[in-house]
Amino acid sequence: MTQAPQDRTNDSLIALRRILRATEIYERKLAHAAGLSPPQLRVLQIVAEKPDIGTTPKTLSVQMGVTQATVTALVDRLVRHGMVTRVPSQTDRRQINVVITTTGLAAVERAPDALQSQYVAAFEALEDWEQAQLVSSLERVAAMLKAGDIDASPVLAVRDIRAGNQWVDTKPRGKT
Amino acid sequence: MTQAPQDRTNDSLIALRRILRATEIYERKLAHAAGLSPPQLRVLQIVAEKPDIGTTPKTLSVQMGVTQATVTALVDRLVRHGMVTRVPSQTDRRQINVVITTTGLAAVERAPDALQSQYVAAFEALEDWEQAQLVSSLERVAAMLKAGDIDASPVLAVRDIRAGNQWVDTKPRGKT
DNA sequence: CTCGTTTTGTTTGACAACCTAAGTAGCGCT
DNA sequence: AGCGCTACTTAGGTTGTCAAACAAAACGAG
Repeated sequence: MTQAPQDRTNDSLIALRRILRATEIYERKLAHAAGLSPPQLRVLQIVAEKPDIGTTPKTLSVQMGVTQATVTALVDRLVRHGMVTRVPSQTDRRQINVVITTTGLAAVERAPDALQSQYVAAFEALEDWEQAQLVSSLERVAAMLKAGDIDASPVLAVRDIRAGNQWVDTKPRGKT
Repeated sequence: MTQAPQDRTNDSLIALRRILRATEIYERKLAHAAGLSPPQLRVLQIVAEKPDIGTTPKTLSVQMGVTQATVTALVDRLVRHGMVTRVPSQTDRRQINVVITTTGLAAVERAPDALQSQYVAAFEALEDWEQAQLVSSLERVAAMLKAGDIDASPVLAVRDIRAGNQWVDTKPRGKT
């Protein structure tokens, strides 16, 4: 009703803001419940994506958007907690593979992704066409934010790992 | 189709993740460009919403989801940077109003909201019905995340302040 | 094969963010 | 006045983060 176009922009921004804050706050709660900090949990989630081969600190730093020094510190703490181990690479002896332990995997499963726990159930309860529309809208928003080159898969891996699904192979990552 | 319902859930999660990471990383870049840290910029944005009366640390801590002690430290640094000042309240002498300075206002305007700078232009270029659909979808997602009680307005204020609009009065906040 | 360059990861030093716990001061009610 | 509650600050400690300097290995050119 007589809604100016600017109001609509505001509405969308408000909704988006709510989504961001909600997940952010929820992430903190979840990590805390798992006895970890949010960044640590995020490392763990990424590392959990490849339980066998592990992930290099370089990859972690790129995916998380922090420097390698920061990753070193984070991994140090996770090692101290027994969540991951450092395994030297055989092919390139400069590289280190951060590999998750069974303890770490258990922690990740205990603290599922912030989005999933709240969101998945509600989403799957929707009608088929509603789901399709939501996906389309979200992808459009992502595109508007120029988020295309961001690798967003890792955090979803928990579910697939548990299901024994090897989608990682069929859906290669954006960067080489 | 041949798209299993679970795939659609994954798709929506991936898109959502992208949105989250994109804004998060972008926020860091923006704050850095303004010579501030992301939390400091956030404080500044909230305080900028009420340039006259200011905002109490209590309100800031609730809206940001951190303790008051943290807010004290943040405000300390902003005061040191000349971005805000502490003005004791006349009505309740326990309270402090954190009021933005002209310097602070300039900084906020120079570093617009992470979402706005990337997103607003693209959004406003959309067709009318597309905008409506996006708003509806986003609000639905927010609802699914139980983000309803989160006060998401402050960060939008920059634009409205500049426009001389007093929407704050007509659109009271969620909490009393 | 050897030398310079690049890549990868760690260390160090310095801040900022954040929390908990323990103050201090003012409000409000009985 | 006195008691409890609220608003804010202070103190002390852990974590996250970066830049800069470092060490080790890969890699290419000669």
